[in-house]
Amino acid sequence: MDAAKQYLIDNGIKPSVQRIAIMLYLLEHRSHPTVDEIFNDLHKAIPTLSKTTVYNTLKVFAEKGAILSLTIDEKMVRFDGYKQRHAHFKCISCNEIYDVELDHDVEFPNNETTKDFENIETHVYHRGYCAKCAKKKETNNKLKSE
Amino acid sequence: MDAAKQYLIDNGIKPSVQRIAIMLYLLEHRSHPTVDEIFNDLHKAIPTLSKTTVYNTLKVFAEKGAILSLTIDEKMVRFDGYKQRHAHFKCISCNEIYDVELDHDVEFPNNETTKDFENIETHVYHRGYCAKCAKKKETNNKLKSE
DNA sequence: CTTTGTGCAAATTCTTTGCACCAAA
DNA sequence: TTTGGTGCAAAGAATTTGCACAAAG
Repeated sequence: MDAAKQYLIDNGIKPSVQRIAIMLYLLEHRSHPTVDEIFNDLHKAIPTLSKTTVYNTLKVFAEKGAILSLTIDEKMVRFDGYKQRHAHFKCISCNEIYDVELDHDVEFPNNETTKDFENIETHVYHRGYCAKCAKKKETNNKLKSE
Repeated sequence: MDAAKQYLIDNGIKPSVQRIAIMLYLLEHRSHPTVDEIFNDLHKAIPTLSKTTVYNTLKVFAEKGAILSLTIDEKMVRFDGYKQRHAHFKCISCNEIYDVELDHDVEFPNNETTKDFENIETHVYHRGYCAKCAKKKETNNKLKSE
């Protein structure tokens, strides 16, 4: 809790009960939660919490660079409090999102058209089938062909 | 037009007037158009075209691997008919999306957790300011500090 | 015929907005 | 007391769904 509060201050974000709770949630849940998931979970502990506040807060966090906002899912934005370099993998069957290694940074190209661009963030998204769903798919295919 | 038709056939997609038009549009417009942009433009030539068909069609194309569906924009999906390896850059000021070079493929990691994953597609998204907006920002900052 | 694609309208869902109230410095 | 955060309800916008009709083989 204090770690979350300090982290907010370090990132130039004024702490509040709601903000600390949301930041703590993100630090403790590496599941790339959606607004809805965060809201539903925290609503139990803080019944007065509103979804608007969750939206506002996550927007502030992302703008201040305290968290990452992921667009790997087509429907809804997901959030990641883990800032180390890594890529993301989304299973197109179960929709689970996994952190995966990213050996070295993907460099932003420097050429005639991009030389005056100011790159701020780079994301690497993989999509496919996770181990569980890949196996399930195999089994289904086998059954079908019999 | 025939190229688009053949391309659909090659990708296992039954051609129709609408599908050929949409595929041709994507092959000719490297602007990463949204459903709305595609619909609005094609609607002029094919007045009976419906937005639902555009949605259906793009979904089929992406599933068959004929096009890429991009989630670089938080609000709406964008589509790319250009299949060569490349990354994308989105200007967070003017929202323009640019193709940018990607020197070498980003390899999907092979480790204990991912070894049975089946990776299908990998996307690299950069976000920041394009040359035009970066310059505009500079100028604004200068004016402010005076 | 029978399967597959198209298109309209309605419904869904994620997100934003406007505004009033509350809390902290 | 003034600035900024919170929360409710309503609005907005992208996408999906249900269903009837049309087209193609």
